[in-house]
Amino acid sequence: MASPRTRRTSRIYEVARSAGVSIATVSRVANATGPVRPQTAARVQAAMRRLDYRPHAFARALAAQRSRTIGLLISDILHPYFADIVRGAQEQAEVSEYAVLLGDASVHTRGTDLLVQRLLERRVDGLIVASDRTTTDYAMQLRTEDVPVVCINGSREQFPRAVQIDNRTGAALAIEHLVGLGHRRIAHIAGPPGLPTRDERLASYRAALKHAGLRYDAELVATGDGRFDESRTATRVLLDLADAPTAIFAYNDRSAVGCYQAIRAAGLRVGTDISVVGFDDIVMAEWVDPPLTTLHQPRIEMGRIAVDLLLAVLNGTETVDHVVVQPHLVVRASTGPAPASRAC
Amino acid sequence: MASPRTRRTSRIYEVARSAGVSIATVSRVANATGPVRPQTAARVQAAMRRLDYRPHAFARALAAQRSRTIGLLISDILHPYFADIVRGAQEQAEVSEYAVLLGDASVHTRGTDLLVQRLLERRVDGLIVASDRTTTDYAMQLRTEDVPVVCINGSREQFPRAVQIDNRTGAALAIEHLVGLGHRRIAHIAGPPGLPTRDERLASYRAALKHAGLRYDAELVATGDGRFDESRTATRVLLDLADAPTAIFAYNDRSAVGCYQAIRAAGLRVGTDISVVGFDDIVMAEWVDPPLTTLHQPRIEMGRIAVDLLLAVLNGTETVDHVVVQPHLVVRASTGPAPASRAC
DNA sequence: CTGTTAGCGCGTTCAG
DNA sequence: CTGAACGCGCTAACAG
Repeated sequence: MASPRTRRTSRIYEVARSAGVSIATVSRVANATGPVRPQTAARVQAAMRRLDYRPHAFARALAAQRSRTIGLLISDILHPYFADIVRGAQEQAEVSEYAVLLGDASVHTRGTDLLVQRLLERRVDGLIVASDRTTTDYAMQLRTEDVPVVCINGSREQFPRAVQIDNRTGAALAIEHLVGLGHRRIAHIAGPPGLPTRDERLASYRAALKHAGLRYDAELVATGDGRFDESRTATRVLLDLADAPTAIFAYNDRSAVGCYQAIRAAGLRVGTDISVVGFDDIVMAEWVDPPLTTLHQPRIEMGRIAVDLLLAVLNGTETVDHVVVQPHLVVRASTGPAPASRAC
Repeated sequence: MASPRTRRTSRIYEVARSAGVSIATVSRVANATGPVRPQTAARVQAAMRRLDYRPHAFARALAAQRSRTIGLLISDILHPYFADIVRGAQEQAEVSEYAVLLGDASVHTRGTDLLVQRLLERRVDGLIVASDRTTTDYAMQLRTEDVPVVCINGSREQFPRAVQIDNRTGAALAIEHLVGLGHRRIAHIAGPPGLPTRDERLASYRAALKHAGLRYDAELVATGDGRFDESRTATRVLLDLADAPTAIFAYNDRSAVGCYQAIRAAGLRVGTDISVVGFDDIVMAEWVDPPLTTLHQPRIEMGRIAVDLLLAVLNGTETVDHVVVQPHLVVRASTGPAPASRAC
């Protein structure tokens, strides 16, 4: 059935024959393992070049018991948040000549276990879990496997090795910024329940309020789903409050933009009547109207760090298991001075 | 050096032993190849389940001489255009239990040849080339390899197997739309030289003008680079023309947004003073201000089709080698009636 | 420093 | 219908 294409690439023993050495020697120069006399090495390298030799990754993996491949679990490549992480991971993996195998939860509708299976079948040497949704599911399943795992923005109880954004600092920066603009009634659109990140950002919001000397008001917290629609609905509720907020700190950029819609629908102007701060700084933040003030999360960098951590484990040179990355505030036009208190 | 993690997954001969059969039989039921007595098959399957057996993809690939992996060359995962293609390809590959190995040209700064090497080392069974930039480079190199290739929006002279958007129809829809709104001076921001897509869209623009009974004016064509900056500069030139255009048909959405900036800088309003039509319909189109009228390109679908084509080749069931996909016009707020001719 | 050899885990003839 | 045996291409001892 399958067309047995004629193999054009040369194999190790052809190189060996051509260079007049044994395959072991070829292997040694190809992998820089073991001692080889310079002259011999030169002959071998010439032969490799001449025959356009490319070691067969699978055969190599089979013999060496490691694939030089890492699996990267994300929930949606279409979301720029994850695309950035993928980019960073690939860049760093490339440096060490590792390949990255993507596992996109949105593709595998049959469940996350299937997804992980696929990756493990492919014998990935390690795994990076950057999924926001189903972290818990993965954790349960991966605990029984023997692959090292690094998670990005997950909870450390589930995966000891992690790279995380400092949500506490992020929230503090947002609240300080708003308070500095004179805002006192600052609401929070929380993320979808069940996500570690939601809990952290909510808690950090409360802590930052307290630090700023503001009272926490449960009424000012509404729950969205980290996307547009629910966030819009949640915002509407906030706007209908007797003592409505003058500013909103949103779980992420998407929910922030959801706020925009509700604010407009209420006949108010974003950045003037109501200030909005997002979290993540995805590209959209720059293009929406008005451009969104938000906390920049260095996702590409985080992807790179995750790979570094993982490779360190694989190489037995692990020194740290946990890196916290700092966000910084990008001020755009969605925040402005608090309006003189509106009559209610 | 490398920590020799203890392997927990069971192997084929363990399953065989557990089921009281030979590994050949296990292989036969695992791959549904060759005849096996139902009872025996049942015993084997039970054993596979019991031992949580997952065939080793590499060993399998080595023995079977095919990896059940396809390579996907893109130029930038951060660009939503490519992210969509990746999504579509992964979805369709998943159906046939193929894995997709991503090759991102933006990651491999050391040149596209290195990129292709990586994929070929991994012994991909076939390749999909969706890169806009370096398609030609790839073509040169891949011609010498024995891997079947399907390209997305490349030129058919380079790769006989292809899935392509119908640029001709796209341009026609755009021009008809603008003409219907009363526009007569319609400019074109062309893509970066050297890309097949640029040439096609430019030619299609001319053809559509002709069809609409409008004269082609070389002055109305400016070249951008498919991104913001150059497009902005190019637009400025158009606006400075004695007989400036009232509408612009841009190479893609990014250059369309570049137009926005130049138009604003000139004190004009997009959609009122000057209409703009893009191409692609990436997410940004929906969020910019004003929302962009553009030609929707079903990229996810195109990714799927490319995989279909490729798998057909691999299975020896190829029936067509070339699929043309239709774009459709999404009218938003960046286009409007032509203004009464401005005094110059 | 170099060659020989034994697997890595599985697909696939070929006998039975 | 089933099993024994070989080989896919390479790495890693172990001898020399």
